[in-house]
Amino acid sequence: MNTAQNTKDRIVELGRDYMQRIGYHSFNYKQIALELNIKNASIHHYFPSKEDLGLAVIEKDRQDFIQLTQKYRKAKAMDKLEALIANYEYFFSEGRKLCVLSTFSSSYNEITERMQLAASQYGELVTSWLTATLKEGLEAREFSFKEPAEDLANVWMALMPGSLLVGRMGGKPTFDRVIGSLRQTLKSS
Amino acid sequence: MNTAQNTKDRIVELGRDYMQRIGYHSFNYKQIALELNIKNASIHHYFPSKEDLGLAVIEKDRQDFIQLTQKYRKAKAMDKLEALIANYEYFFSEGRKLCVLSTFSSSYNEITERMQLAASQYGELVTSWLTATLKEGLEAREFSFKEPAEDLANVWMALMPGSLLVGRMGGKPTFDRVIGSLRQTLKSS
DNA sequence: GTCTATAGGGGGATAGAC
DNA sequence: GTCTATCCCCCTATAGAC
Repeated sequence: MNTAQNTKDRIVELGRDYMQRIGYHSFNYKQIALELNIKNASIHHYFPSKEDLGLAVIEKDRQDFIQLTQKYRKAKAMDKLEALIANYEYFFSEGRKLCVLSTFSSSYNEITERMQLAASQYGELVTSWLTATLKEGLEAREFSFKEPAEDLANVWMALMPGSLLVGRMGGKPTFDRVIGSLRQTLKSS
Repeated sequence: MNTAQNTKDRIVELGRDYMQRIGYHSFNYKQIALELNIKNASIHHYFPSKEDLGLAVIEKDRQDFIQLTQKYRKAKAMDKLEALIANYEYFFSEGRKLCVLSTFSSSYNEITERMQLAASQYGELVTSWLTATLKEGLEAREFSFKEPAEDLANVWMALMPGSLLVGRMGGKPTFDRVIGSLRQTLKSS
C-alpha cells in the first residue's frame, strides 16, 4: 500500500498519513514539503487547493480498498474480514492513526460538500462489501450470527473506527478487546 | 444539562456545543463571542488560554455524567443504559454532534498532555460505570450476555461514538440501526 | 468585566523567475 | 517542476483604557 513513485503520488501518501494522525485541518502543506525536501508552493502545483488533496486522499483510499477486495475475491469470507481487520491493527500500531473514513467523518461538518459526498459514497461502498461478505460467510456456515447482515455490517462500520478512538485513550489492551469482540459478533448471537 | 447563568458557565456550554459539532481546533473564540454579544478578548478574561477552556469543557461533561449516574443511582440497569443512549440520540438529532470524549479522542494527537490526561481519566470513569452497570443488570437477570462485562463495556465505549461517526455519513437510519444493535448486545450472545 | 487596539504566528494560496 | 517572495486572512493572546 506504500509504493509511491512520483512526487504527486508521494504527496497523497504522506497527506493521507498525516490526516489519519492529526486530522484534515491540522495537517498542512509544510509538513509534507519538509519530508519531500520541496517547498510549500510546489505542493500547490499538484494540488492547487487543499480540497483537491483531500479528495485525492479519499479516492486513493477507496482505490486501495477496491484493490483489497479484488485480491481477496476468491478467498473465504473470514479471510476477507481478517484482511480488513489487519488494516486497523496496522493503523493502531502505526501511531494510533484513525482510518480515512473516520478522519473525514470526525471533521464532517467542516469539510466541503464535495468531500462529504466522496466520503459518504466510499462509506456506502465499504458497507455494501461488508454486507455481501457477511452473507457469504453465513451461507458457507463460516459465521453463525442471527441478526440481518445489513445490521451487522453497520455495527462493523461503527465498531472498527470506534476501536481506534477508544484505543487512543485506553491503549493497546482496550483496542485488542474491542477487536476481539468484533470477531465474536460473527458467532452465534 | 443547559442551565448556565453566568457568563463563564455560558462560555463552557457554548464551547462544548461547538467542539462537539466542529471539533476542538476548528472551534474559535469569536464564534462564542458573537453569540454572547461580547468580544473575543472578554473570553480570555475567563479562560486565558484555549487549553483552559478545553479542560473546562471536559470537566463540565464529566460532572454532568456523574450527575446522571447519581440521578439513576437506584434505577434498573436498563434504565441507566437507556439514559446514556438518550444522550447520544440527542447529540445526533441536535446537528449530528459527536460526544465530548470522541471529539477529543479524534483530536488526541494534537491536544496538550493535560487535556489528553483529563479525557483519558474521564473515559476510564465511564468505562468503570458501564462495567458495573452491566454486571448489575446481569445479576438481576435483566441482561443475558455471555462475554465478560469488561469486554462488553469496551464495546459500548467504541460503539456509541462509532454510531455518531457513521450516522454523520449514513444518516438517521444508519444511526438507528447501530443503536438498535447496541441494545441487542445485552441479550443472549 | 468588557472594551479597543494590536501584536504575532500560522497557513493557504498566487505571481513570476529560473 | 521547483523556487523565492509575498499577500492576506484567521486566530490566539496581550496591553491598557474605561
